[in-house]
Amino acid sequence: MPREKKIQPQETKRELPPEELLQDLGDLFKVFGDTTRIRIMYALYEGEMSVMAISELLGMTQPAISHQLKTLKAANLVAGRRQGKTIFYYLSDEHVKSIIAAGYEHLTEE
Amino acid sequence: MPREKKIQPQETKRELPPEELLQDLGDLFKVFGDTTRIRIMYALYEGEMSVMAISELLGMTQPAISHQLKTLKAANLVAGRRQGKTIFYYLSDEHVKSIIAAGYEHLTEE
DNA sequence: TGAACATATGAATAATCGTTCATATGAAGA
DNA sequence: TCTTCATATGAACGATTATTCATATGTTCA
Repeated sequence: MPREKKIQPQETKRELPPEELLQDLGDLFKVFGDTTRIRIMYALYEGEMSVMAISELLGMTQPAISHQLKTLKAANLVAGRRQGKTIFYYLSDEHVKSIIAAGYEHLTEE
Repeated sequence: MPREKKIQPQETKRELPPEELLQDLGDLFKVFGDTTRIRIMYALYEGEMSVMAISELLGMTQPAISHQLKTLKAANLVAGRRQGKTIFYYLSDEHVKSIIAAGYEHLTEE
């Protein structure tokens, strides 16, 4: 009589979330995985700023900032408001802060 | 009498966090910015697993998983426990779940 | 309408990164 | 100690990405 393989805890059947969610999560965190974009988000922590103001604060060229703002906007992390010739960007919701806070806690609490 | 430039809200002096923190945050989120690593972390949600078990669950080669586990371990997100010939990996703390949860909320709540 | 200004876009380049294949390490059992 | 098995490591390749430079878009004001 053939013996059943011993059942180990790690052999429990596992299911992963749907591929689309995994992809979306990866794409979202990829946006946070760049120092320039993190700097931009921190710059907007206390309120809106123009593209020029951001690029001066970060010491980077204006096109570099515009490219990154586009990425941040595509991820719904920032939004822009036009006033005359200039566009003021701001954090589009509180999720930015809570995601960064969650990461910060991992770095400090250990 | 020269007129002061109108003070706009965006002209407030801003300070960014120290460069090292920004770099550490970026590096941490970069680890989350890959579907394979997110899959691995989800696989370990319910408990430890061997490298082989993970690679079979994800349908990927063993070296691919080992490389990613190394990255996850370097970020203190997973840890390994040796038992005989096999090594069981597990989430090293609850931060993994809270970071992913924060990202998940951004994706769903809007 | 035309000049001036703020921002956006596109192409190109350099650097980073994930996977694969081949192989090395290290533990267990005969 | 030799073989086997699980995992780790290293080099190489392909793909993705951040920045730069040049230029386009679009708004304001004369």
